[in-house]
This record gives sequence, C-alpha cells and structure tokens, in this order.
Amino acid sequence: MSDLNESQARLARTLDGMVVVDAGPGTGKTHTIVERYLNLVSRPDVSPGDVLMLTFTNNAASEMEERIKGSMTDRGMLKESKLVQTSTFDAFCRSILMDSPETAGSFFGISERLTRGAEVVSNDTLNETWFSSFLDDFLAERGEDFGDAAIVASQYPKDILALINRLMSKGVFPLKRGWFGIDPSRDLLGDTEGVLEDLRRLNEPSAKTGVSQAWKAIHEKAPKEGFDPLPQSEGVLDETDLADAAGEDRSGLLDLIHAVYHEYIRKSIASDRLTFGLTSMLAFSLLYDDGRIRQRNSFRYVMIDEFQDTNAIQLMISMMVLSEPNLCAVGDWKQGIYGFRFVSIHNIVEFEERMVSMRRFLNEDKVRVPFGIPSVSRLSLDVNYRSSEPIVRNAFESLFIRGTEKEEIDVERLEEKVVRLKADTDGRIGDLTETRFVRCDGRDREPEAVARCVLDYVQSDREIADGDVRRPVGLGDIAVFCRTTSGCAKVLDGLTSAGIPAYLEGDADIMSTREGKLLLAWLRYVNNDRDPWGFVPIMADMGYTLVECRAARDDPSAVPASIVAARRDLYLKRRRVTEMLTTVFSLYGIDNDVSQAIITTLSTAHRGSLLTISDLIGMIEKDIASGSRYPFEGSIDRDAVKIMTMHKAKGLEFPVVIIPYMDRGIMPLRPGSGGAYLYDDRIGIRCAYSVGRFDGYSKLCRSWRTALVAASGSRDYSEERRLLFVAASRAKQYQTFICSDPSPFIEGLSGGVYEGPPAPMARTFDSSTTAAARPDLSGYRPRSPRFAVHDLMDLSTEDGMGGMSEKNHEVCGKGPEYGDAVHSAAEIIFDGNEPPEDYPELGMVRSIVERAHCAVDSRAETDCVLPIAGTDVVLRGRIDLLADFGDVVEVHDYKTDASDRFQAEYEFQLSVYGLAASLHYGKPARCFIDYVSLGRTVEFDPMTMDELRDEVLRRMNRMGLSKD
DNA sequence: GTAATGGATCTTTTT
DNA sequence: GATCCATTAC
Repeated sequence: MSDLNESQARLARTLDGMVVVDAGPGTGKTHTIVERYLNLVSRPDVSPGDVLMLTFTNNAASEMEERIKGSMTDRGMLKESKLVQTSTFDAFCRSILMDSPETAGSFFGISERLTRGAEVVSNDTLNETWFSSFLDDFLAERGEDFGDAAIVASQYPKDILALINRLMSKGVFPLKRGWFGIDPSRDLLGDTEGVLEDLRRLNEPSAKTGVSQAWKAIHEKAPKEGFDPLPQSEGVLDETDLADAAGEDRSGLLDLIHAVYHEYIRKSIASDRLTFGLTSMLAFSLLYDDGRIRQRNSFRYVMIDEFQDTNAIQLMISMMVLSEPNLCAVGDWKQGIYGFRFVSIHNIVEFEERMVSMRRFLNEDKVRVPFGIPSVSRLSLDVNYRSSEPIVRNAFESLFIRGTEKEEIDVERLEEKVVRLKADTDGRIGDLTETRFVRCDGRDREPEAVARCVLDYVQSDREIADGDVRRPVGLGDIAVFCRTTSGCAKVLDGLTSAGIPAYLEGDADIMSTREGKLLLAWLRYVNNDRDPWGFVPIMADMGYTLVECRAARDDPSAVPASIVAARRDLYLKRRRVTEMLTTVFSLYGIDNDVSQAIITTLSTAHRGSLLTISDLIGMIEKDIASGSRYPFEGSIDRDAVKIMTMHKAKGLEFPVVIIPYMDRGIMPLRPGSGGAYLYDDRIGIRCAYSVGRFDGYSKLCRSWRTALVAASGSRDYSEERRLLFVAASRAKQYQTFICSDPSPFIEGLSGGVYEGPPAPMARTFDSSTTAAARPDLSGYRPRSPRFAVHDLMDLSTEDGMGGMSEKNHEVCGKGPEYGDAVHSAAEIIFDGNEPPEDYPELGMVRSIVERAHCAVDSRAETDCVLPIAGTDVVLRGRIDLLADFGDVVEVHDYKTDASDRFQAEYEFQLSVYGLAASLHYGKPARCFIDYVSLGRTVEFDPMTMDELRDEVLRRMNRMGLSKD
C-alpha cells in the first residue's frame, strides 16, 4: 500500500525474524499492523492459519479482526479471511487449557482433574471470599506446621491472595516439591546483597547528630502496633543487625506461601474454578509440559500488540507456540502504566536479553523453543498524525519531569531510549492549538474550574479541525482525565450541577448507591420475610415514619400489604436471578446506568458460581463495605463531556482534553502502605508483621527488619511520568491542565506560569441529552422531604463570619475539628476504650457516660428520624448519647462551645431528638445540653410536637426550603 | 546555610 | 503508616 509513511512501510515489509517496534502515540500503529498482516498472508506459502495476533482487550481484538477481514475481503481473499486468528491473551490461554483440561494439574503433581465445565470467576470480591474460606480451612488443618507465619497469614487473607497472583504473573509456580521459575530463589528472596548495601548506606550517621536514618527508621517512628523486640544500640545500627534484616531467614514464610499456593491450585482445579491468573498459569504449564499441546497450538508467525503490557508468562507462552523465530512485538514503553499489576516494561526495553534467557530456561531439559534467537530488528514509527506539534512536544516533556524537588533524572540515558516523533497533521490543525495552565484556589474548586473551562471551550470561537471542515467545539469533543476515580466522581458532580451533560466512563462504586442498597434490602426481604434489615429500609425509603417502621419491626405482619405482595412476586422468581433483579428495579421505575450495571455484575457472578440469594446478599454487603468498583457503561455516543481515569484514556484521542488535580500528592500520586506482604525484585517476599515475643507474652507486631528494608529503597516516579505522558498525548488540539496546589509535574510543564479559571458563564443545554425523562415512581416514591436538623439551624455569628455559607458547622470555641475530635473521643469512651488523646472536656464526658451506663439501655451516636406531625416533613439527626432509665429517656448532646450563645438553636435541635426518642421508647424525654468545655450541663423542657411543627415551618420559610 | 519537626494526604485495574 | 515539603530551630 502506498499510504504508509517510510517507517510504517518498513515495518509492513519486515515480515521475518524478531521485530520489536516502538510505536508512539498517534503513529498509525493499528493501520500498519493490518498492512503487515496482509503482506504476510499474501505470500504464497503463508496462510492465515500460520499467523496468530495477540492483543489485551476484547475491543482491540475485535477491531483488529474486523479491519483485517474487511481488507482481505476487499482484496478478494474472502475464503482465507475465515481463518484469521486474532485473540486476547486470556482467550488464547483459555482455549489451550480447554483443549486438554484433564491434564492441567499434572505439572504440579496434582491428581484432581479440571473439566471442560470449569468457569472463570472474574469478580474480585467473590474470589477474595472464596480464598478466605479456603485459607481458613487450610490453616485450621495445617497451620500449626508453619508457626508464626500462619498466625500472620490468618489475619491477611487478601494480601496472601494478592501475593499469589503476583507470583503467578511473574512465572513463579509451586511444584509438588520446590519452586518453578527462571530464577526462583532470586525471585523469592530478592537481591539480599544489594539490600545489605542499601542498608549500610542508610546507616551512615549524620554528621551533626551522629544518628543514622536506619536507626531512626525503627527507633523513632514506632508504628501503632509496635515493633517486635528491637536491637539495642545508640544512633547507628550494628552491622550484624543490618545483616540480620537483609538476610532474614524467610524459610518459614516461604514454606507457608508455597503450601498455600500449591493447595490453592489443587483446590481450584478440584472445584473447577478458575481465575484469569490460574488460566494463564495452567495454559503455560500445559505448553511447557506437553509437546503434543505445543504441536497443536503452533504458529509460524506471532504478532503481539501493546507489548509493553505483557508479563513474563505471556512472553514465554508466545515463544512456545512459535515454530519459527518470527515474533513481531509492537508497543510503546512510554505508555507502560500497569506496573502495579506486575507487568514490567522489561519485556520491551530489554527484549533481546529476555528472549535469550527465557529460551535458555524453557529449553533447559528439552527443546520447547525450537529455534535460536536471531538478531533483533528494532523499528520505530516516528510520525504522529494525531496532535499538533506543541502538544506532542509537551507530552514528551512529561517523560523528563521530576516527581519531587530532589529527584535526579538521568536525562542522557533516557534520551537514548526515547524515540522522538514528528508531528504531522497535514496542515489541518495549523494554529488551532493551545495548551493552558489554570490555577484555582482550593482543591474543592477544581471541578468548578473544569466546568468553566468546558463552557469556555464551547462558547469561544475556537474551532475543531474535523477532516477538512472547521466547526465549533461541542461537548462530545471534550474529555476530562483524572488520576483517581474519586477525582472523576467529583468532576462528574461538578459538571452535572453546572448543568453540563457529562458521563463517567469506567468503574464506579455501584453497590453503594441508592439502587444498590434498595436491592440489598429487597434481597434480604425475599430471602427472609422476617428480616427487619430487609423490610425496614424498604419502608424507610418509601417514607414510612419511624413509628410505622418500628411497629413492623416488632411485628412483621404490620408490613404494608403492597410490600408483602411485591415480595410474593419476587419470591416466585428467586431462581431466575436476572428477572428477579429487573423486577425489583421495575417496582421503582428505575432503569438507569447504575441499575443496569448492578444487574450485569450480579447476573454474571451468579452464572459463574451458582450463588444463592444469601451469597448475593453477602457479596453486596462486602462490596458496599469495601467500595468495590465495577465497570459502568455510560451511553457512549451522547453529546456529552467524557470523564475517565488516565489509565482508561490510554489508546483514545480527543480534540480537547482537560486534566485537573495536577496537585501535590495526586499527580504524581504519593504511594500508600503496601499491605501485609511486600514483594518486589529488590527485596523479594517480605512480611510486614511478625509475632513479637516479650517477657511473658507475645503479640502481633510490625517487623523492624521488614520496615528497615522497606525504608532503604527509593521511590521511582517513572511510571507516574509515563502516565502523564499517556494523558498528555491524547489531545489533538486543545489541552488544559488545572491545579490548586501545583505539583512538580505541572510546575515542570508550565514553567510556573498559570492563568486563573475562565470567567463563569451561563448556558443551558438541551435537557434531552442530560437525562432520560424521569419515570413515574407512583406508590414507591419517597413521600416526604427530608432535612437534617442542622439544615434548619442558624449558627452564624454576629460578625457575619462562618454562617450559612459555611454549611452550618457548629461554630464552637475551639473550631469544628476540635469538636469532632471530642465527639469521637466520647464515643470511644462510651465503648469502654481509651481514646488516643486526652482533652480537658473528657472528664465531664466520662461522668455523663458513667451515669448513662447505669441506665436500662444506652446508646452513643444514634441516628434518629422524626416525622413532623401534620406535615410531610421528616427530620433526621444524630443523638450523641441516649439513655433509657425505665420511666424516662435522656437525650444528651455535647457542645464544645466557649459560650451558650446558641442556646436557643440547641434547644430546637435537642427538642427534635427528644421527641424522636420519646416516640421511639414510648415515654417522656429529658433533654440535656452538655457544655463540656464550660463544664456545665443545661437541662430544658423539650418543645411539644405542636410547638415544634410551627418552629420547623417558620425556619423552613426563613431558609427558603418550603416546598414548591 | 542545614537539620530536625510537624502537618497533610493518600491508587491505578485490559482479561 | 509512608512520604514529601514547609516551617522552625540552630
């Protein structure tokens, strides 16, 4: 084909041998690969059956397949096009495994057999649950063999599973005896010599104080759990202690991991239960073990797309299915952003070395890779057709930016690796390009700044070069990328409340929504019609009063008939899960992105593992508790702003890109704590905890050895730079970076020069694009407006500061944070524990709590709801302390105010609590305002319901909350 | 100038 | 619970 540029043509022509291609963003990679494929199968001796194309995503695989088949059909190769083989790595592994499942365990010395009916469970929550109960069983039976390691492991099942998954993708497997892998002892133990050197460096005493960082790391920064017994020395650590830490005997830990890992594989095979990790591990072992399987899955040519995202196993699988040394690996190390999944860009940057060592490893005892590694051709695509020249230049800048002030970057070495791109948009873009740096005041205002930028783009006279046509910017041209998913959610919020149509692409915490919680309640109710955690939330959501809910709780026959009838209908559908779930939502007329995502997620999980309703309940509960995120499909082709994480943005392009939250701690992101088990190439597997033995007792502690080793490493920001590179290379024409607290990244790009956010503008968008028409929720609509008591309180001060605009924080003498701290300390005291910090107020709190504990029943931090009689208003609030003394119930609220100037407001607040408590317990209430900072308690008579109603209505009017 | 201290802030996710 | 950075201390 003649429409290829020089570098593309070179790739399309280079058909034989080992080829690694550096394909930067926007260089026409897919197009070129398709051409290369066509050239390959046009050879008389090559059929599509000889060529395997591997990709990562289903989308990429099907796109590739369509384009190849389309081109072949155009060239009259219709018949051959049926033989085209494009596949994802996962699907390919699954096909190998399902070809001979019954022998999958033999490599591991496992006699149980996998069957063709085995299912891949992809839901993380389910996998963690399954693993936890497996681990419990395992430790109950064999835990004693492993001593302390088992004690720690029992506390951190999730972390063990994560470790096993990492070992799998590294290609480190447990054989019946010993480990399998390219260099298992190095992979498991790390570079102990190197670690020791790092420790010695860390142990250099400071010139002034004579104290070393190593000594401080364990003597000064004692964690909450405390360290196991520390070595005693002053200022610096002894050499023997360093050696002790670096070369710690980890055989017990490794024995345990080995046994758990091996038994996990056995149990999974026996249960016909697979995960993505198990699938690729078992496929590898089949290919490794059985020449006939290699024979059946043999290709003369293999092409791999997105090669920077491959792991060791995937590369070795590719080598074993090759019958000739014809591997074409296309990728871009600059876009390798999946390090946290234990994918390393080493496959692409050290391709030759890896091929040679892997071949040697695979051929150790017999020939599995039937060819030598010829010299490798390194090609690169060098023209970017996507973006304007300034945007390309800016993107490459990001590879050289420091992550912190002090980080040193080896520019020369980096420069050697980087293939610079020429930008060529054929004059279409011309000067229709611009990169802006916006700084606003406060992180909370960044979503607003995004909204203003969007409006600015849409209403300015900037134009989009759409082919040869120029047109104004539309909402659908704009994408927003955030480093974190929580950032995405905030931006969505900000755009939506500014009236700008926007949707989120990517994962969301769908189970924590109203939809998820309603479904949970219904499932509980269907599962057990006497479960108050089922029907009570359902009733509460429908607006039934606390009194009605309580009546039903005490006597389930008081559940309203319409709800009982709905349950009966659902119960009949309990074996058809998808239908049942759909029916629940249809009760509310809910049919939106969230409900769809929930149905898809639960139906898939149900199909994969035959869950009962109570399993589903448990799963939703866990998901809510842990904030699990699931894929969530917004309607893709709406004319709306797209919001996604930077990771999700890879491979996409947009005319206009906005990147907010370029703030310190976020971009680049600060690392968090690593879990109970640390694992990387340098330090190997290490456990952050150990059982410390002291005089006469032992307890679970942080391990000083592991803490020390971890402290000796240095943070590498390369992957964050690559992520910035990915984000910054998506824009075709316009790009805006936004920050409030500029990070070194945006400082490096902008040179420290910022403009303010664009001026606010108004514009309304056609509402048909914002949301579907609201369905009628008749009968199930929440029937009352609900307010927090605080919404109706006025705690503004005389001088006009702090008031309504500040969202009604209780203004207290020592600030709202102090008040919060005292409240949480009070709750801890109530539970019979010691708060971490003491406050002068706590003495008074203690005596109040002590008295409350003498009551028949007492509660702290209790939510309450009060329907206001004669209106449809429901007030809610939280009672600090509630004590039932039999004939009377007491309501307390702690105030850290420096004066009693808000007495009237508090009397209103406590009246609500008092009436709610009085209704709930069916007895009179006494109300106490405990001014704990002033050291006195004020009791007053709560208002009657009639007085309160008038007061509420008056306040609602004043604050413009009356209904309309 | 440098060194100790305190405060703020916190994950990404193809199959 | 780790990490960086600004502030304070000298």
